[in-house]
Order: sequence, then structure tokens, then C-alpha cells
Amino acid sequence: MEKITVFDGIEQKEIDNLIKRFDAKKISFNKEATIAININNINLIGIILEGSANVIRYEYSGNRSIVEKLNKNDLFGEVFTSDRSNDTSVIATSPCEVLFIDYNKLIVDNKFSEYQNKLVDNILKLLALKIVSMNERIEVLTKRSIRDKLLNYFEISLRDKVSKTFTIPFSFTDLADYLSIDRSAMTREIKHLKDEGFISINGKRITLMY
Amino acid sequence: MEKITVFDGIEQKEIDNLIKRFDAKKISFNKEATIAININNINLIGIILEGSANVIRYEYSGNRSIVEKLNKNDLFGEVFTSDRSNDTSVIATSPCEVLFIDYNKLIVDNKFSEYQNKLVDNILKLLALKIVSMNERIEVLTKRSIRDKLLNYFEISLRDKVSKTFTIPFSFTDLADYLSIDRSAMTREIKHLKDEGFISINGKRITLMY
DNA sequence: TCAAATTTGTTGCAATTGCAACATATTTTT
DNA sequence: AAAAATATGTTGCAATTGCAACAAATTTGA
Repeated sequence: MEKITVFDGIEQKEIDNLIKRFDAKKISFNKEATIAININNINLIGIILEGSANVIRYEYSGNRSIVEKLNKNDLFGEVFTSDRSNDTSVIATSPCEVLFIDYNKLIVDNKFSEYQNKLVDNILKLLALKIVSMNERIEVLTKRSIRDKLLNYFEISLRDKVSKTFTIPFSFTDLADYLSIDRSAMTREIKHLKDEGFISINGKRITLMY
Repeated sequence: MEKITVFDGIEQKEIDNLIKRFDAKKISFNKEATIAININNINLIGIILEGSANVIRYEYSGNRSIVEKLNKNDLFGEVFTSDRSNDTSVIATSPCEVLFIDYNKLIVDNKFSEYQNKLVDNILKLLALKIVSMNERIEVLTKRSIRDKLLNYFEISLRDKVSKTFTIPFSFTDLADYLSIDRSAMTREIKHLKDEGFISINGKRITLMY
């Protein structure tokens, strides 16, 4: 599935009209800022127009999980959550620009213009892409050992790439929270993988050797 | 988010037109039948009109994972997978009726009628619901212990319910594959939860005691 | 630029989990 | 209704993982 953005195939003038029509809001966030969810309007969906963010959750046990890594054009929002317990938040990992749209307006509002159809189609596509990346996340999490989680994560990171090398997009501490495993145990296993010649590491650059 | 079906708000006569127009196919499957994915047309999305199915994957280690449990109105399909390795399949767990639609036609085709818009809106909603249930799945899988996985799974099963009792929708063997844990270890932990008074069990009916 | 904070690497030890191998119970098939 | 196949319950033991507690390296920010 090709890359796409919310406003693909829609002219700037029309974009402004659509934003007005759907009563959408563009908001900027600094790095580390909380792009709050679980708030006022339960039907907002957010779209990352620029920057990146993490969806994180703290367990009662004190463990942090990185539920999702959001990049440009990724969708997120309360609409997608059945959990009302307020323990999940979205934190900007770089300066962000986020577009919030009322999900109900998107659906209920009768479409009048070709551009409204186009917008809905684009969002349909972005939702499908979100599902793809959630499937990848589930694929990794269902792996039964730290080793398999790591190798599967590496393999996914290399999908659709020719090269056997890639760069981990977060710190090792964050990677452990993303894989939902203990950091020190992860470090230990990475060392084993290196010693056994499965991978080679240079900082955050990892090369699969098989 | 309320329940919805693909054809909500569309009259039968129009449904038949839409099916023809989008070149969609309705196919029936017996229990245990393979509702093949990873096949011919890479852009099909499937919609369970009747019945239920499991998306399963076998690891090279021999472990089976139930990736997803599909019920009436759930979507699935190759479009949502980046994994091209053919180790994932969809198996009917009861007699099924499945509608296959070409995802590209849905998007590329210019909308002419109110009904086409309605169809796309419905699918938009179903996609959002799919994301909700995938988020729940991820929530469970990120839990760090068997105990927490179980309790979280129970808690999610009771969300939006008044009662504290529910029925596990599959065998304990399947539940273990769904939680991605060892069956015997799961049985052991369930016994502990029972002994410590957290839950009570009657066959597949589980009651949370707190 | 120096100090403070955070991240990374490492290890012994304890707790949890997986594995194997059963017996028993239940379900399905003939 | 008997036999076969599957599912469930149980346990000892081994392997993996988590935890705690550091030192060293790196990054942040005052």
C-alpha cells in the first residue's frame, strides 16, 4: 500500500474549506508535550501532520509500555480506545503539528464535494495503514521469547527494504518498553545475538547477518 | 461507539446494486474451513457477515498464535498485512458467510450515489471498531505476567457490562494461544487466582470477585 | 563547560514461566 | 455405544526472564 497523507489530491484552497467545514483544529506541540487524549471531546481523531509521538501507558505495576509509535500521517484518538481509565497518554517525541477532526462529522455529514469524498477516502486508507502497523505490533508481542521478539522486530523493520541494516528509532530503554520486556534482560539477549553472529551493532544501527 | 453493519442504512435493492457495482463476492464456508488469505487478489478485504473465525499463525517454533478472533461484522484481509510469508490463515470457527470487496474499488471509484457514500462510511466505522479491538489485544499482550494478562483479559471482557460474570468464547487451549502463553502455566495461574479468591470459575463462566 | 540527569552495560540471584510427561475428562467420529 | 481424538488438570524440573544494584558512558541543561 502506497504512502498517503490526509490531504492527498486536495488543493490548498479546498483544504482550508474542508478544515472550516469539518470544524477541524490544527495545534502545535513542543517536544515532550502531552497531546492529551481522554479529554473533552470523545470523538476527536488526531492526525500527526508533522513530527512524531508515542502512545504510552503506565501499568499499576509501575511498568511503562510504549503502546504505539506515531509518525507523520499516523492517526490516533479516543475513538479507538475502549479503555476509559485515563492511564494512556500521547507524548510528543519531537515538535508536532496535529490535526484534530470530529470523527462523527466525517461520517454523518453528507458529502457534497468531490473533495470531501477524497478526504474520507484518504482517511480510510490511513486507517488501513494503521491496522497494518498494529498487526506488526501484535506479531512481535505474540512472540514467546525475548530473542524471538527482537528478531521479529528487526525483521519487520527491514520489510520492504533491500538493505539488511536499519536504525532503531528510539532508545534501547524505549525499545524494551515497546517490546514489553525488561531492559537488562533485553541487553543481555542482544549481546547473545551479537556473540552468536546473528546481528552486528553499531550504536543504534543494526545489521542482520543471516 | 455503537454497533454497525456494512449495509446499515442501505435498502436491500441498493445493496444488490452496490455488490454488483463493486464486484463484491459473497462466499459461504463450513466450520473449520480455511477462508484463505495471502492469495490471488492482494487487495480484497473480507467482512464476516455471519459466523465467526480465527486468524491464526504458526511460529517456526511450532507454537500457534491466535492473532485475532473475528465475529460478525469484523473485517480482515491481506490489505492489512505487511507480512507476505504465508504463515497466517483465517479459519472458520462456525459456519460463515463472508463478503469480499476490492479495497481499491472502494476508494478509487468515484462515488455517485448516497448509498455508495453510506457504504464507505460504514466501512470507515468498522475499521475504527477493528482498531478498538486491536488496541485491546495489544493492551493484553503488553502485560508482563500471565496473571496480569489473564486479569486484563477478564477486565476487557467485562467492559461496558454491568455484570461481573462472563463466558470465555473459546477453549482454554485457545485462550492460551490467544494470550501467547503456555497452556499448563496458564492453568496453574488460573488455579492460583481461584485459590486467592480473585475469581470464581464454573466451566467457561468466570466471575471477577473484586 | 560543568554538574546533574539519564541511558547503557553488567551480573548474581530469585521468581516466573515453559516444557515434558502424564492421568483424567470431555467431545467427536464411526 | 465404543473408540478415537481432543481438551483439561497436574507436577517436577530446567530455562528464561525480571529485579536490584551497581559502574560507566552519554546527554541535557543551567
